[in-house]
Amino acid sequence: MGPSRKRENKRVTISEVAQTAGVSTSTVSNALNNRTNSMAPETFERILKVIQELDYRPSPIARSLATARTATIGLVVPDISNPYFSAIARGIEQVAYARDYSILLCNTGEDASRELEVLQTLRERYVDGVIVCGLRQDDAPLLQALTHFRASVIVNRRFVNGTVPAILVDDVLGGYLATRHLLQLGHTSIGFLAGPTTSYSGTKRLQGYEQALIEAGIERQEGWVQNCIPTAAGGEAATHSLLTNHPELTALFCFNDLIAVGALRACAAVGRRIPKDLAIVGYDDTMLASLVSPPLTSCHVPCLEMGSQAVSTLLNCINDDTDMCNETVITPELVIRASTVGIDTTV
Amino acid sequence: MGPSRKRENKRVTISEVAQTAGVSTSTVSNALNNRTNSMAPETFERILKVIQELDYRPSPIARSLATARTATIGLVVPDISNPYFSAIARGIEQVAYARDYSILLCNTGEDASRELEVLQTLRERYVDGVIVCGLRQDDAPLLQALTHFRASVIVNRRFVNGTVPAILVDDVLGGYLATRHLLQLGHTSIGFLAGPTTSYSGTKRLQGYEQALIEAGIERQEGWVQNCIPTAAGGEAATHSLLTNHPELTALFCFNDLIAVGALRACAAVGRRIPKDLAIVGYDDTMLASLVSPPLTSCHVPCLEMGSQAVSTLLNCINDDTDMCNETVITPELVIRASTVGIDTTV
DNA sequence: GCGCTTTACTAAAGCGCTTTACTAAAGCGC
DNA sequence: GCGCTTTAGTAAAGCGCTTTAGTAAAGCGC
Repeated sequence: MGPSRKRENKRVTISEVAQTAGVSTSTVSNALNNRTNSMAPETFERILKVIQELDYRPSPIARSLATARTATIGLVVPDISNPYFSAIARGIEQVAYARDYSILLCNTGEDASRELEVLQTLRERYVDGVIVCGLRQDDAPLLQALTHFRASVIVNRRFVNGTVPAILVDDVLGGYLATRHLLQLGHTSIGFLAGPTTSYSGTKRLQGYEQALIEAGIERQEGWVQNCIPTAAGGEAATHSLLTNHPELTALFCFNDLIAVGALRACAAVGRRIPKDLAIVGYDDTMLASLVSPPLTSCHVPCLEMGSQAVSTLLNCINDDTDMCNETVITPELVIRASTVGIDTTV
Repeated sequence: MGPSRKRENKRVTISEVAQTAGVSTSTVSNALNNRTNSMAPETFERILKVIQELDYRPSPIARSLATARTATIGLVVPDISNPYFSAIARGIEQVAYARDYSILLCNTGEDASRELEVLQTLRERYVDGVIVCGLRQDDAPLLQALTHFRASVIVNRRFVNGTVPAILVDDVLGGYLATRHLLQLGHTSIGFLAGPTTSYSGTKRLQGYEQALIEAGIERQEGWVQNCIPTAAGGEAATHSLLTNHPELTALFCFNDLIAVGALRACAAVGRRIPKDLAIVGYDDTMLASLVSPPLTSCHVPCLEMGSQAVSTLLNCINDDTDMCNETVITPELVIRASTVGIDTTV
């Protein structure tokens, strides 16, 4: 209340509670943890009352030291300011909070080596488990790093031997749906801005893209596929170079919405009309997709649900200690908007 | 390595290190914490070697229990999936990580009562400090809740008595700049979509808006200002109602970019051209502003820097224990884009 | 070579919980 | 009323660090 916040944070301890209630600390501990099976109801009540009166709050640190649990999970993302990951993070936070777990946020800044670094940090912090999204690092070191955790879940990637539970989007399907949509609209020359070379989902989407082309009997040109960094700026630059080298392209499938937005801007710069001169499909269907103009046709991925699912899976692993290395595969759905079927717009 | 992750997480402890190195645990502790002032260099070396050999990692939990420090800071945001907050979060994570602090993420979901709840949780978790952004709760309970922390920093709000260090944007100036820009373009009927009623920054921006109008000798109509929830959907709905009730408006200043994007959509729906029929100014200059079409004129707020600044201030408070309740005021800058001065676009 | 400080350590208490092993008293069948 | 189980507790040993108080030996001036 006063102007200076004093250092008088004398916390109430369990022994004070025990003393006031006239019992031993172990009894208080039992009451706290609802181990009331062999405890007189009146004792229980009395302890609760004392706890309330003294405003006692058990120290999670002391508890962690004794139990080797922290009720904390680590969340590793490449970039929390990317709408895709922040949406997932939100889903994760929601259910973690509801289940009394806190989340420790780590941003790798799209730097693969940082992934191992932050995992190391999380390990040292004794988190109960980790959820890692959008991994860029190679399989072997990652697997090695993940073995140090009681539990871990990966989002948007799958290890070859499947030892780590994963939440996956069926990206082959997503790539296929996007490409087929463009094919059905009559496009025969379709480019793919494939995102980071190290992205697992990128390679899967490429497979879907190829599959659709093959199915349509179209021979894919080598240069139609181009990697780029997954930002609007990256997409814009890549679009310029792709369209310059392959003027025959009439449609573009993009690794994510940010890249697609970059493509939109690139078209605006050179006066290409969307979708008449170039149809564009994004991926993830983030907030962005419906907000830009023209709105982007995009492959919808339920980020929030993926986040919740990841936490559920993780907590199951942590608590049941079952080694069920399951995989949850989420089916994406194409959301069709004006960037492929709209009235032509010059952006 | 094997297919099943066993429970053999026998951690190396400080006593094992001490024993192997032939010293006491206190000496190892001193070595660990670089208290080498009175320690033989060869002892130090020997301990380091043993640490390396045994791959010893001190337990932060045990350390926390002994020192009453957790090297963790709490971050409270209304909505991590809002680009504005995720950008701030990124700034925070960056410098916190660099200074060996971890961040505990809490999302309140724009729910004022959740703010107190999560602060309670963070308190129980003994974080060393908290950074709270975009608070909606009233002053009194917040101040009360914040006193429980060793240190705290608030972003985008200022308590009347200024007892808590704050990182602020000069929102009066921002509102003024935005409005003056519109006035200079010749607009005389300018609406303001003011965001949540409980937003501190909202009221400040309103002041700037009013100031600019007064300066221009324009009498502000009561109905020109309307509150709305700070999302695209909220902005869209509010724009419809505002324009219906006040068809005289030729320009709109929006509380944030999301609302502005909603306004853009509302205009598209009724065929209003931007900026000819309606000029629109956003706020925050998030990624969104430059990506939508037409690109939004917006008041630029350096989110990353705000985040870094918040952490720096917080860590200063934590470590120096100085009660310097300073305020960092950041000057926003108007970024002019096509939504106010562009070639007319029908979106 | 006697007191003094300095150097380089150690022993042990404590941080605030959980948990294991133990006990005293009550209940119960016969 | 004798053994047995059940009930309702307690005492104390950790968990893995930090830190305080203390000590033995070396260095030093004179």
